[in-house]
Amino acid sequence: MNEREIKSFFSGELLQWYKQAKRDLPWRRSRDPYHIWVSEIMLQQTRVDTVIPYFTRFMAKFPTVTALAEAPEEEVIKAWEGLGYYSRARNLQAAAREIAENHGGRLPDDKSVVAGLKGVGPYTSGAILSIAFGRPEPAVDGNVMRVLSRYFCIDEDIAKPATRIGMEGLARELIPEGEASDFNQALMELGALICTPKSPSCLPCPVMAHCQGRLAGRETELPVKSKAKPPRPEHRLAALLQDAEGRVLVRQRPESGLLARMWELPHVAAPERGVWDSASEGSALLAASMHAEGLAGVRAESLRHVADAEHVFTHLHWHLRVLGAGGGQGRDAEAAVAAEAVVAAAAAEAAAEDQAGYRINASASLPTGYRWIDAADFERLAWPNVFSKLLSAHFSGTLYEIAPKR
DNA sequence: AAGCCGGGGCT
DNA sequence: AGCCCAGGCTT
Repeated sequence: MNEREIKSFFSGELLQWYKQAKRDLPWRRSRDPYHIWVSEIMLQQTRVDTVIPYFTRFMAKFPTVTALAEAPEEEVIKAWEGLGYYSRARNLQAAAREIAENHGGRLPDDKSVVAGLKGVGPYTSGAILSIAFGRPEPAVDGNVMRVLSRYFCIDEDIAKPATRIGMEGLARELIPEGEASDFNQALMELGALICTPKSPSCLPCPVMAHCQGRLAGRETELPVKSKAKPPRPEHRLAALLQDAEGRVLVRQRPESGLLARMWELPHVAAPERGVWDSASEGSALLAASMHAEGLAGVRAESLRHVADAEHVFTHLHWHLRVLGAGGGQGRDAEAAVAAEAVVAAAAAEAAAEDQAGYRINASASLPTGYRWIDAADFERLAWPNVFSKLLSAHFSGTLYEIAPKR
Protein backbone atom coordinates (compact mmCIF):
# COMPACT_ATOMS: atom_id res chain seq x y z
CA MET A 1 0.00 0.00 0.00
CA ASN A 2 1.28 3.46 -0.85
CA GLU A 3 0.97 6.61 1.21
CA ARG A 4 -2.17 7.76 -0.58
CA GLU A 5 -3.90 4.42 0.00
CA ILE A 6 -2.88 4.37 3.65
CA LYS A 7 -4.53 7.77 4.05
CA SER A 8 -7.72 6.89 2.24
CA PHE A 9 -8.01 3.62 4.18
CA PHE A 10 -7.73 5.61 7.40
CA SER A 11 -10.38 8.19 6.48
CA GLY A 12 -12.85 5.65 5.10
CA GLU A 13 -12.61 3.11 7.90
CA LEU A 14 -12.60 5.72 10.65
CA LEU A 15 -15.69 7.45 9.30
CA GLN A 16 -17.57 4.19 8.93
CA TRP A 17 -16.60 3.13 12.46
CA TYR A 18 -17.74 6.46 13.93
CA LYS A 19 -21.18 6.31 12.37
CA GLN A 20 -21.99 3.22 14.37
CA ALA A 21 -19.83 3.78 17.48
CA LYS A 22 -20.45 7.43 18.31
CA ARG A 23 -21.62 8.25 21.81
CA ASP A 24 -24.92 9.97 22.41
CA LEU A 25 -23.77 13.28 23.91
CA PRO A 26 -25.98 16.26 24.73
CA TRP A 27 -24.26 18.58 22.24
CA ARG A 28 -24.55 15.96 19.50
CA ARG A 29 -28.33 16.23 19.67
CA SER A 30 -28.22 19.70 18.19
CA ARG A 31 -26.69 21.47 15.25
CA ASP A 32 -27.15 24.86 16.85
CA PRO A 33 -23.75 26.57 16.51
CA TYR A 34 -24.21 28.05 20.00
CA HIS A 35 -24.47 24.56 21.51
CA ILE A 36 -21.40 23.38 19.59
CA TRP A 37 -19.49 26.47 20.64
CA VAL A 38 -20.27 26.19 24.36
CA SER A 39 -19.48 22.47 24.36
CA GLU A 40 -16.12 23.01 22.65
CA ILE A 41 -15.08 25.71 25.12
CA MET A 42 -16.04 23.45 28.05
CA LEU A 43 -14.22 20.51 26.46
CA GLN A 44 -10.93 22.41 26.35
CA GLN A 45 -8.68 20.59 28.86
CA THR A 46 -11.72 18.81 30.26
CA ARG A 47 -13.14 15.31 29.89
CA VAL A 48 -16.50 14.54 28.34
CA ASP A 49 -17.91 12.98 31.53
CA THR A 50 -17.02 16.08 33.53
CA VAL A 51 -18.52 18.43 30.97
CA ILE A 52 -21.93 16.74 30.50
CA PRO A 53 -23.65 17.99 33.69
CA TYR A 54 -22.13 21.46 33.34
CA PHE A 55 -23.26 21.70 29.72
CA THR A 56 -26.82 20.65 30.55
CA ARG A 57 -27.11 23.15 33.41
CA PHE A 58 -25.46 25.90 31.41
CA MET A 59 -27.81 25.56 28.45
CA ALA A 60 -30.84 25.53 30.75
CA LYS A 61 -29.62 28.70 32.46
CA PHE A 62 -28.30 30.49 29.34
CA PRO A 63 -30.33 29.02 26.45
CA THR A 64 -29.25 31.53 23.81
CA VAL A 65 -26.28 33.72 22.94
CA THR A 66 -28.36 36.71 23.97
CA ALA A 67 -29.25 35.20 27.35
CA LEU A 68 -25.57 34.58 28.01
CA ALA A 69 -24.63 38.06 26.84
CA GLU A 70 -27.16 39.68 29.16
CA ALA A 71 -26.40 37.63 32.30
CA PRO A 72 -24.45 39.12 35.22
CA GLU A 73 -20.87 37.90 35.06
CA GLU A 74 -20.97 36.35 38.57
CA GLU A 75 -23.76 34.05 37.45
CA VAL A 76 -21.67 32.82 34.56
CA ILE A 77 -18.65 32.22 36.80
CA LYS A 78 -20.89 30.46 39.33
CA ALA A 79 -22.19 28.17 36.57
CA TRP A 80 -18.55 27.41 35.74
CA GLU A 81 -17.53 26.72 39.36
CA GLY A 82 -15.52 23.52 39.58
CA LEU A 83 -14.74 23.32 35.86
CA GLY A 84 -11.51 25.27 36.20
CA TYR A 85 -9.72 27.63 33.83
CA TYR A 86 -12.23 30.36 34.63
CA SER A 87 -10.93 32.69 31.93
CA ARG A 88 -12.80 30.36 29.55
CA ALA A 89 -16.08 31.50 31.10
CA ARG A 90 -15.16 35.17 31.03
CA ASN A 91 -13.96 34.94 27.42
CA LEU A 92 -17.07 33.00 26.41
CA GLN A 93 -19.33 35.69 27.79
CA ALA A 94 -17.25 38.47 26.22
CA ALA A 95 -17.54 36.67 22.87
CA ALA A 96 -21.29 36.18 23.37
CA ARG A 97 -21.64 39.93 23.90
CA GLU A 98 -19.69 40.51 20.70
CA ILE A 99 -21.97 38.13 18.77
CA ALA A 100 -25.13 39.62 20.28
CA GLU A 101 -24.02 43.12 19.46
CA ASN A 102 -22.51 42.74 15.99
CA HIS A 103 -24.06 39.59 14.53
CA GLY A 104 -27.65 39.62 15.75
CA GLY A 105 -27.02 36.94 18.36
CA ARG A 106 -26.18 34.27 15.78
CA LEU A 107 -22.75 32.74 15.27
CA PRO A 108 -21.99 33.38 11.57
CA ASP A 109 -20.60 30.78 9.13
CA ASP A 110 -17.51 32.92 8.74
CA LYS A 111 -14.02 31.73 9.52
CA SER A 112 -12.53 35.12 10.30
CA VAL A 113 -15.34 35.99 12.74
CA VAL A 114 -15.29 32.61 14.53
CA ALA A 115 -11.50 32.45 14.73
CA GLY A 116 -11.40 36.01 16.07
CA LEU A 117 -13.67 35.30 19.05
CA LYS A 118 -12.18 35.52 22.54
CA GLY A 119 -11.22 32.10 23.84
CA VAL A 120 -11.32 30.55 20.36
CA GLY A 121 -7.93 29.32 19.11
CA PRO A 122 -6.99 27.10 16.18
CA TYR A 123 -8.54 23.92 17.60
CA THR A 124 -11.87 25.43 18.68
CA SER A 125 -12.21 27.44 15.49
CA GLY A 126 -11.80 24.27 13.39
CA ALA A 127 -14.19 22.34 15.62
CA ILE A 128 -16.96 24.94 15.38
CA LEU A 129 -16.56 25.50 11.63
CA SER A 130 -16.55 21.79 10.81
CA ILE A 131 -19.13 20.51 13.31
CA ALA A 132 -21.61 23.39 13.14
CA PHE A 133 -21.17 24.42 9.50
CA GLY A 134 -19.64 21.41 7.77
CA ARG A 135 -16.60 23.37 6.63
CA PRO A 136 -13.53 21.24 5.74
CA GLU A 137 -11.30 22.70 8.49
CA PRO A 138 -9.03 20.55 10.68
CA ALA A 139 -9.67 20.47 14.46
CA VAL A 140 -6.45 19.22 16.02
CA ASP A 141 -6.57 18.62 19.78
CA GLY A 142 -4.52 16.29 21.97
CA ASN A 143 -6.56 13.25 20.93
CA VAL A 144 -6.00 13.96 17.26
CA MET A 145 -2.26 14.46 17.70
CA ARG A 146 -2.03 11.16 19.56
CA VAL A 147 -3.99 9.27 16.89
CA LEU A 148 -2.06 10.78 13.97
CA SER A 149 1.30 10.33 15.71
CA ARG A 150 0.58 6.63 16.05
CA TYR A 151 -1.12 5.90 12.75
CA PHE A 152 1.56 7.71 10.72
CA CYS A 153 4.37 6.91 13.17
CA ILE A 154 5.33 10.55 13.65
CA ASP A 155 7.84 11.10 16.44
CA GLU A 156 7.91 14.88 16.54
CA ASP A 157 7.31 16.42 19.97
CA ILE A 158 3.59 17.20 20.17
CA ALA A 159 4.26 19.84 22.84
CA LYS A 160 5.86 22.00 20.13
CA PRO A 161 3.59 24.45 18.24
CA ALA A 162 5.30 23.55 14.95
CA THR A 163 4.15 19.94 15.34
CA ARG A 164 0.52 21.03 15.72
CA ILE A 165 0.82 23.09 12.54
CA GLY A 166 2.08 20.06 10.67
CA MET A 167 -0.70 17.88 12.07
CA GLU A 168 -3.28 20.42 10.89
CA GLY A 169 -1.98 20.11 7.35
CA LEU A 170 -2.19 16.34 7.54
CA ALA A 171 -5.64 16.36 9.17
CA ARG A 172 -6.93 18.73 6.49
CA GLU A 173 -5.82 16.33 3.75
CA LEU A 174 -7.61 13.43 5.42
CA ILE A 175 -11.11 14.98 5.55
CA PRO A 176 -13.40 13.09 3.14
CA GLU A 177 -15.46 15.27 0.80
CA GLY A 178 -18.52 16.66 2.59
CA GLU A 179 -17.80 14.76 5.82
CA ALA A 180 -15.81 17.24 7.86
CA SER A 181 -18.19 17.21 10.84
CA ASP A 182 -18.32 13.46 11.33
CA PHE A 183 -14.70 12.90 10.36
CA ASN A 184 -13.28 15.40 12.84
CA GLN A 185 -15.47 14.01 15.60
CA ALA A 186 -14.46 10.48 14.57
CA LEU A 187 -10.79 11.34 15.01
CA MET A 188 -11.39 12.63 18.54
CA GLU A 189 -13.76 9.77 19.38
CA LEU A 190 -11.11 7.24 18.39
CA GLY A 191 -8.59 9.02 20.62
CA ALA A 192 -11.02 9.06 23.53
CA LEU A 193 -12.33 5.48 23.24
CA ILE A 194 -9.73 3.32 21.47
CA CYS A 195 -6.42 5.06 20.89
CA THR A 196 -6.12 6.05 24.56
CA PRO A 197 -2.99 7.58 26.12
CA LYS A 198 -1.79 4.71 28.30
CA SER A 199 -2.80 1.38 26.82
CA PRO A 200 -4.45 1.72 23.43
CA SER A 201 -7.04 -0.95 22.52
CA CYS A 202 -5.60 -1.84 19.15
CA LEU A 203 -7.54 -5.03 18.49
CA PRO A 204 -10.95 -3.38 18.05
CA CYS A 205 -9.39 -0.35 16.32
CA PRO A 206 -10.88 0.16 12.86
CA VAL A 207 -7.55 1.28 11.37
CA MET A 208 -5.15 -1.09 13.11
CA ALA A 209 -4.34 -2.96 9.89
CA HIS A 210 -2.33 -0.06 8.51
CA CYS A 211 -1.32 1.74 11.69
CA GLN A 212 2.34 2.56 11.07
CA GLY A 213 3.10 3.02 14.76
CA ARG A 214 1.66 -0.36 15.66
CA LEU A 215 3.34 -2.09 12.71
CA ALA A 216 6.63 -0.68 14.02
CA GLY A 217 5.75 -1.91 17.53
CA ARG A 218 5.94 1.67 18.78
CA GLU A 219 2.29 2.41 19.60
CA THR A 220 2.90 2.79 23.33
CA GLU A 221 5.93 5.07 22.97
CA LEU A 222 3.98 7.50 20.76
CA PRO A 223 3.23 10.32 20.81
CA VAL A 224 6.50 11.88 21.92
CA LYS A 225 5.84 14.68 24.34
CA SER A 226 8.31 16.76 26.35
CA LYS A 227 7.51 17.03 30.04
CA ALA A 228 6.15 20.14 31.70
CA LYS A 229 7.90 21.69 34.66
CA PRO A 230 6.58 20.47 38.02
CA PRO A 231 4.38 22.95 39.92
CA ARG A 232 6.26 25.06 42.42
CA PRO A 233 5.22 24.53 46.04
CA GLU A 234 3.79 27.36 48.13
CA HIS A 235 3.01 27.07 51.82
CA ARG A 236 0.12 29.31 52.76
CA LEU A 237 -1.69 30.18 55.97
CA ALA A 238 -5.43 30.74 55.66
CA ALA A 239 -7.75 32.31 58.21
CA LEU A 240 -11.16 30.92 59.19
CA LEU A 241 -12.49 33.77 61.29
CA GLN A 242 -16.05 34.05 62.56
CA ASP A 243 -18.06 36.83 64.07
CA ALA A 244 -20.44 36.37 66.97
CA GLU A 245 -23.20 35.15 64.63
CA GLY A 246 -20.96 32.50 63.10
CA ARG A 247 -20.52 34.30 59.82
CA VAL A 248 -17.17 33.75 58.12
CA LEU A 249 -14.76 36.39 56.87
CA VAL A 250 -13.96 35.98 53.16
CA ARG A 251 -12.52 38.14 50.41
CA GLN A 252 -12.77 38.47 46.65
CA ARG A 253 -9.67 37.91 44.52
CA PRO A 254 -8.33 40.62 42.19
CA GLU A 255 -9.82 41.46 38.77
CA SER A 256 -7.24 39.52 36.82
CA GLY A 257 -4.79 36.68 37.18
CA LEU A 258 -5.12 33.47 39.16
CA LEU A 259 -8.75 32.64 40.03
CA ALA A 260 -9.79 36.15 39.04
CA ARG A 261 -12.76 37.61 40.93
CA MET A 262 -13.51 34.39 42.79
CA TRP A 263 -14.01 34.25 46.56
CA GLU A 264 -11.70 32.73 49.14
CA LEU A 265 -10.63 32.60 52.76
CA PRO A 266 -7.99 35.25 53.42
CA HIS A 267 -4.54 33.72 53.19
CA VAL A 268 -0.88 34.66 53.08
CA ALA A 269 2.24 32.92 51.78
CA ALA A 270 4.71 31.74 54.40
CA PRO A 271 8.21 32.97 53.53
CA GLU A 272 9.58 29.54 54.30
CA ARG A 273 8.37 26.09 55.19
CA GLY A 274 9.50 26.40 58.82
CA VAL A 275 7.20 29.33 59.51
CA TRP A 276 4.25 27.38 58.15
CA ASP A 277 5.15 24.34 60.26
CA SER A 278 5.49 26.28 63.47
CA ALA A 279 2.15 26.92 65.15
CA SER A 280 3.37 30.04 66.89
CA GLU A 281 5.21 31.55 63.94
CA GLY A 282 2.44 30.70 61.50
CA SER A 283 -0.22 32.26 63.69
CA ALA A 284 1.88 35.34 64.25
CA LEU A 285 2.47 35.77 60.54
CA LEU A 286 -1.20 35.35 59.68
CA ALA A 287 -2.30 37.73 62.41
CA ALA A 288 0.25 40.33 61.34
CA SER A 289 -0.86 39.99 57.73
CA MET A 290 -4.52 40.44 58.62
CA HIS A 291 -3.64 43.44 60.73
CA ALA A 292 -1.69 44.95 57.83
CA GLU A 293 -4.77 44.47 55.64
CA GLY A 294 -6.69 46.72 58.01
CA LEU A 295 -8.30 43.98 60.07
CA ALA A 296 -7.66 45.00 63.64
CA GLY A 297 -8.69 42.46 66.21
CA VAL A 298 -6.98 39.24 65.12
CA ARG A 299 -5.00 37.85 68.02
CA ALA A 300 -2.36 35.34 67.12
CA GLU A 301 -2.69 33.50 70.41
CA SER A 302 -6.33 32.70 69.69
CA LEU A 303 -5.69 31.02 66.35
CA ARG A 304 -5.96 27.25 66.25
CA HIS A 305 -5.06 24.74 63.63
CA VAL A 306 -8.38 23.54 62.17
CA ALA A 307 -7.53 21.93 58.83
CA ASP A 308 -4.97 21.36 56.11
CA ALA A 309 -5.80 21.36 52.42
CA GLU A 310 -4.03 21.06 49.09
CA HIS A 311 -4.71 22.87 45.86
CA VAL A 312 -2.74 21.93 42.76
CA PHE A 313 -2.60 24.12 39.68
CA THR A 314 -0.60 23.42 36.54
CA HIS A 315 2.23 25.65 37.69
CA LEU A 316 1.56 25.98 41.43
CA HIS A 317 0.98 23.69 44.40
CA TRP A 318 -0.61 25.29 47.44
CA HIS A 319 -0.23 23.67 50.83
CA LEU A 320 -2.88 25.42 52.88
CA ARG A 321 -2.89 25.41 56.67
CA VAL A 322 -6.18 26.78 57.97
CA LEU A 323 -6.08 28.57 61.30
CA GLY A 324 -9.37 29.39 62.92
CA ALA A 325 -10.83 31.52 65.68
CA GLY A 326 -14.08 32.96 66.90
CA GLY A 327 -17.67 31.88 66.70
CA GLY A 328 -18.89 29.09 68.87
CA GLN A 329 -16.65 26.49 67.32
CA GLY A 330 -15.16 24.81 70.35
CA ARG A 331 -13.39 21.88 68.75
CA ASP A 332 -9.65 22.15 68.71
CA ALA A 333 -7.50 19.95 66.58
CA GLU A 334 -4.39 21.46 68.02
CA ALA A 335 -3.32 22.79 71.39
CA ALA A 336 -3.98 26.46 71.83
CA VAL A 337 -1.43 28.52 70.04
CA ALA A 338 0.98 30.62 72.03
CA ALA A 339 2.38 33.32 69.83
CA GLU A 340 4.28 36.51 70.23
CA ALA A 341 2.18 39.58 70.75
CA VAL A 342 2.60 40.63 67.15
CA VAL A 343 -0.65 42.48 67.16
CA ALA A 344 -0.58 43.61 70.74
CA ALA A 345 -2.16 46.95 70.08
CA ALA A 346 -5.10 45.44 68.28
CA ALA A 347 -5.36 42.65 70.81
CA ALA A 348 -6.07 44.95 73.67
CA GLU A 349 -8.94 46.42 71.74
CA ALA A 350 -10.25 43.06 70.72
CA ALA A 351 -9.96 41.48 74.13
CA ALA A 352 -12.40 43.94 75.56
CA GLU A 353 -14.71 43.26 72.69
CA ASP A 354 -14.76 39.50 72.38
CA GLN A 355 -13.21 36.81 74.46
CA ALA A 356 -13.76 34.22 71.73
CA GLY A 357 -10.83 35.66 69.88
CA TYR A 358 -11.95 37.70 66.95
CA ARG A 359 -14.57 40.25 66.39
CA ILE A 360 -15.20 43.16 64.13
CA ASN A 361 -17.10 46.06 65.53
CA ALA A 362 -20.42 46.35 63.70
CA SER A 363 -19.65 49.97 62.96
CA ALA A 364 -16.12 49.26 61.78
CA SER A 365 -15.83 48.93 58.03
CA LEU A 366 -14.07 45.99 56.43
CA PRO A 367 -11.22 46.56 53.97
CA THR A 368 -12.18 46.60 50.28
CA GLY A 369 -13.01 43.17 48.95
CA TYR A 370 -13.74 41.63 52.35
CA ARG A 371 -17.14 40.60 53.69
CA TRP A 372 -18.85 38.33 56.20
CA ILE A 373 -20.86 35.46 54.75
CA ASP A 374 -23.39 33.00 56.06
CA ALA A 375 -24.31 29.61 54.58
CA ALA A 376 -26.74 31.19 52.09
CA ASP A 377 -24.13 33.66 50.84
CA PHE A 378 -21.73 30.76 50.42
CA GLU A 379 -24.16 29.09 48.00
CA ARG A 380 -24.38 32.17 45.79
CA LEU A 381 -20.72 33.15 45.47
CA ALA A 382 -18.20 31.36 43.22
CA TRP A 383 -15.29 29.55 44.90
CA PRO A 384 -12.27 27.60 43.71
CA ASN A 385 -12.64 23.96 44.70
CA VAL A 386 -10.39 24.02 47.72
CA PHE A 387 -12.35 26.81 49.45
CA SER A 388 -15.65 25.39 48.32
CA LYS A 389 -14.80 22.14 50.09
CA LEU A 390 -13.50 23.81 53.24
CA LEU A 391 -16.48 26.13 53.62
CA SER A 392 -19.00 23.50 52.72
CA ALA A 393 -17.53 21.33 55.47
CA HIS A 394 -17.49 24.27 57.86
CA PHE A 395 -21.14 25.20 57.34
CA SER A 396 -22.31 21.60 57.51
CA GLY A 397 -20.36 21.04 60.72
CA THR A 398 -18.09 18.36 59.25
CA LEU A 399 -14.87 20.33 58.99
CA TYR A 400 -13.27 17.95 61.44
CA GLU A 401 -13.37 15.25 58.76
CA ILE A 402 -10.81 17.08 56.70
CA ALA A 403 -8.87 18.35 59.72
CA PRO A 404 -5.30 17.15 60.25
CA LYS A 405 -4.85 13.71 61.80
CA ARG A 406 -2.84 14.67 64.85
C1' DA B 1 9.28 29.89 23.39
C1' DA B 2 7.95 29.88 28.01
C1' DG B 3 4.92 30.82 31.60
C1' DC B 4 0.17 31.48 33.19
C1' DC B 5 -4.45 29.52 33.75
C1' DG B 6 -7.95 24.26 37.33
C1' DG B 7 -9.42 20.05 37.92
C1' DG B 8 -9.91 14.99 37.75
C1' DG B 9 -8.75 10.07 36.69
C1' DC B 10 -5.67 6.14 36.83
C1' DT B 11 -2.39 3.10 38.93
C1' DA C 1 0.77 9.54 46.58
C1' DG C 2 2.51 10.29 42.38
C1' DC C 3 1.68 9.80 37.59
C1' DC C 4 -0.75 11.68 33.33
C1' DC C 5 -4.22 14.24 30.60
C1' DA C 6 -5.16 18.75 27.96
C1' DG C 7 -6.23 24.78 24.51
C1' DG C 8 -5.64 29.58 24.64
C1' DC C 9 -3.66 33.83 26.18
C1' DT C 10 0.11 36.82 27.63
C1' DT C 11 4.71 38.16 27.78
